[in-house]
Parts: sequence; structure tokens; C-alpha cells
Amino acid sequence: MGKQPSNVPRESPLPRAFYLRPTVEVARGLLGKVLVHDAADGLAAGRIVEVEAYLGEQDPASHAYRGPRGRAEVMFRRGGIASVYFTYGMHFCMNVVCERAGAGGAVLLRAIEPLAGLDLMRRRRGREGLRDLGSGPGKLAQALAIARPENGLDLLGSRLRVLDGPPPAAIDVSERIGIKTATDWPLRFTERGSAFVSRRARGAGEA
DNA sequence: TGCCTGATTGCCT
DNA sequence: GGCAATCAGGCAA
Repeated sequence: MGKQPSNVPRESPLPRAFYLRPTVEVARGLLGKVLVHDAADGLAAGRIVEVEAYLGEQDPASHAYRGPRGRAEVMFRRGGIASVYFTYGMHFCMNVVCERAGAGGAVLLRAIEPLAGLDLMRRRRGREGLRDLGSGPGKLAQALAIARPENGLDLLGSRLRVLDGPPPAAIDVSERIGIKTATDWPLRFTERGSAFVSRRARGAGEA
């Protein structure tokens, strides 16, 4: 395990009950929280500034739409674990599984503000700029070394955890990015004014 | 079995 | 703004 940087609070992770709520509530609640991964090559952490909610079997944009099969199986487990999938042949993305077992709700982590382990993240990313470390779902997964082995990991564990943190002063709501169905569902949440979000809302909805 | 597309990123013009 | 990289899953044949 990596050494503990002094600026990561040694708090206990958010309780299970935080995740056993409606997915949209968990999504909004995750903004400002701190994701920590204590990996073999060191510890890194970032403050969550952008998320998207995916609503399970009734959401055509969700991998869970076709039921608990294949890569979506983990999304149907009890909330409070990570669901990691591989896409575009080269990127990993991380979901936070929500609600009770069988619900299939999940929150895609889309951007973090780097907090700890900055040099480690730079090495993993091959990029220097702070903004390039976590401003996108594939980027943050790479910066935090989240990949296949982390699929299904408990977020209340020692390797991977989510700590409390100051919520944003204001939250913007917009349409989800990179999908082709249910594109008008307002399920993307970003910290207003953050320089670390992946991109601006497409024209619409600063609400 | 084979083809196509994707909850993306980075490099190119 | 366009497009390639690269592979797992979905669906047609």
C-alpha cells in the first residue's frame, strides 16, 4: 500500500445507508465527496465534481437496461460497491452502485478534482496539468488506477472508499453525455463553476 | 460466426 | 471539427 498523504483525512467511509437511496439522490449527494483508492503503486484521491445517474432496467441508456447480465450484473448488487467496465477498447469507467440489490441503479463518476497523490496521477496519466488528470470518466479511472480488479469492490473497504467532503455551493443539471437514447433526461450533475468538469453542458440547462 | 457500436480520449487538420 | 485506436457485448444471419 502507498504511504498516506497528509492532506487525505483519515475519516471512515460513508455508511452503507448513503448508497441505499434513490439513485438520483445518491448522484447529487456524491458531489463534493472524496474518492480514495489505495492501490499497489500508491494512494490517490479526488473530490467528485461531475456525475451522471443511470436508472436501471427502465433507462434505455443504462447498461442495466437489458437486465443483470454480463457487465451489468454487478450493477444489480446491493448499493455501495464499484462497478467498473471497459469501453471503446481502451478505457475503464467507474459506477457507484445504488439502492437495494436488484434495483440496478448506478452513478457514473465523470470527473474529479485531484486532491492527493498528484504526482502518482500524473505518472499514471502521462499528463502534467491538474485539469488533465480527472476531467472525464476514462481519465479519472486511469488516474486512480481503477480497472477490472476493482469491479465489484466494496466502497466501504480499505482499498477503495468514499469519504465525506464539503458539498458544492450550487449544482448544475444537464443532459447526459455520449449517449444516444433518453438524451433529454436531466441526469448529469456538476459542481457549478468547477474547472475540473469534463465539459460544459451542451447548450441547455444551467439550473 | 461476423459485423457494428459504444456511458472515450487524444491527436490531427 | 474530424477521426483512429481497440475490444467486449449485442444482434443479425
